[in-house]
Amino acid sequence: MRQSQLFTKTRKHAPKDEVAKNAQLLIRAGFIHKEMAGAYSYLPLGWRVLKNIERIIREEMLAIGGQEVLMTTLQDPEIWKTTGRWSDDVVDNWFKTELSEGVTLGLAHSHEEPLTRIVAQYASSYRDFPKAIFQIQNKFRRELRAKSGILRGREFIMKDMYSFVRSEEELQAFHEKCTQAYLRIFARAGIGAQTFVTFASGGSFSKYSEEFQTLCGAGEDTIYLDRARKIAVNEEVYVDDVLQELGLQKKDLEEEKAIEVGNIFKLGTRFSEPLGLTFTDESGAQKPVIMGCYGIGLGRLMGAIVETLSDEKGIVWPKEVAPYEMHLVSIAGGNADIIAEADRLYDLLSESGIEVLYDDRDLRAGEKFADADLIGIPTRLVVSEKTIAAGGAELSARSGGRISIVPESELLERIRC
RNA sequence: CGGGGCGUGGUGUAACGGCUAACAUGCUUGCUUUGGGAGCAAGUGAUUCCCGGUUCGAAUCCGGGCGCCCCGACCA
Repeated sequence: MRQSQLFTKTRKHAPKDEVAKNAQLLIRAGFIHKEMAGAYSYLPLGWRVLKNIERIIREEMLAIGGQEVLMTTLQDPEIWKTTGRWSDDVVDNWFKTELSEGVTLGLAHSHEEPLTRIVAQYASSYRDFPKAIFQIQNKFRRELRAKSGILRGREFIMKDMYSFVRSEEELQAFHEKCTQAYLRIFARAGIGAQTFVTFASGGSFSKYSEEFQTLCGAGEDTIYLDRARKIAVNEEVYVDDVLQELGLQKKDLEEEKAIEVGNIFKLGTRFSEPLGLTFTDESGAQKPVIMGCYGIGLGRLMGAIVETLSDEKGIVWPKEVAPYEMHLVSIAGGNADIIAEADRLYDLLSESGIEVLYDDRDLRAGEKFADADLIGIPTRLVVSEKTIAAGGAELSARSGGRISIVPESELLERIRC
């Protein structure tokens, strides 16, 4: 992509209605646009990042046997009434809309009920389980207070997976499998080192839920982390008997702020029973299916990456989520030979299958470098009079470290390693 | 939903109740410059969030509304 053709531009000033670092940087760099409080549009660069995050999550969910679906955003009140969750007194953050006089529909905030009904149409034997089904879909939640940029919005894209199994042992086994998949997702998203499995309140479903918390001063949650064991407890369950049960000592725990980037709930038979999702076991007995659910907010994960990894100059994208693999920057000063050389390199890299953002704009070096730092593509390649004289192009990393002149003959090899 | 703060060109800011609403940035044009947001010049761009009130006169004061941010509560 030629940067001169990109319809977005960077800006020097962050809008004053944003305080959160993630929103300030993403808006300044042209990744997102705020429509209103808690609702952000994704612009070309931001949408590429989000799609990369989506790809990572999808790959890992498929790898543990997840089957992908896409359910509707409009939701039928009937099944929610069956489980007793339609009332605003039970779920108070639900956007609802009217179909016609007296007929109300829900806008998706979660999908346990509709998916349970779908599964019940197809599965009824012990041979049909276990199964795990997921989707990546827009959710709406009427947050009383949207905040922290894209970390807590009223409309957001979420991956929600639901597991359907026959026994507590199977539930536990799948739970563990998903935990490992989640840890791989966060590692690939570049925040593995600061993300920890955290025990939290299980709500009405079970004793604990499992959260994935990324250490970050901007986080909403307070957790108590045992670094050596790499597990933490959320402050909501930071009490003696929980610590004892988990084998944690208060003296080993550090208090930290963190962002909840993922969570896992054991649902038991809370939904399968009222909705009649049962299976016949080997002996012919009818049993309710045991469920679990597994969520990751894509936008929140993107925000957590920005919060965690950016520096004073701008965003620093990890390789797998970066909008482009490489930022090619020409410093030509109108010199046609340098422009031609940069154009040629752009074509060469593109033909080699490398995703390149090519800053072909006729601007001074300082401005181009400042923009490149702000946008945060991990690898930079500069072509200028100086680099041509030195026999190549200058390769550097956004995160710092060595800058070196690489001759064209070695370029593809160097980029790929 | 309780508390606090704030709404002024695209963006960031300024302006005692009183002159044509100022400055920076952006954008346009020209000259100059070309490895870290250069310089000069000329332009462009505002119903000062909305409605009402006070006043000879309102961006400014008052009332109401709407919006945005922060703290708290809430948060599958």
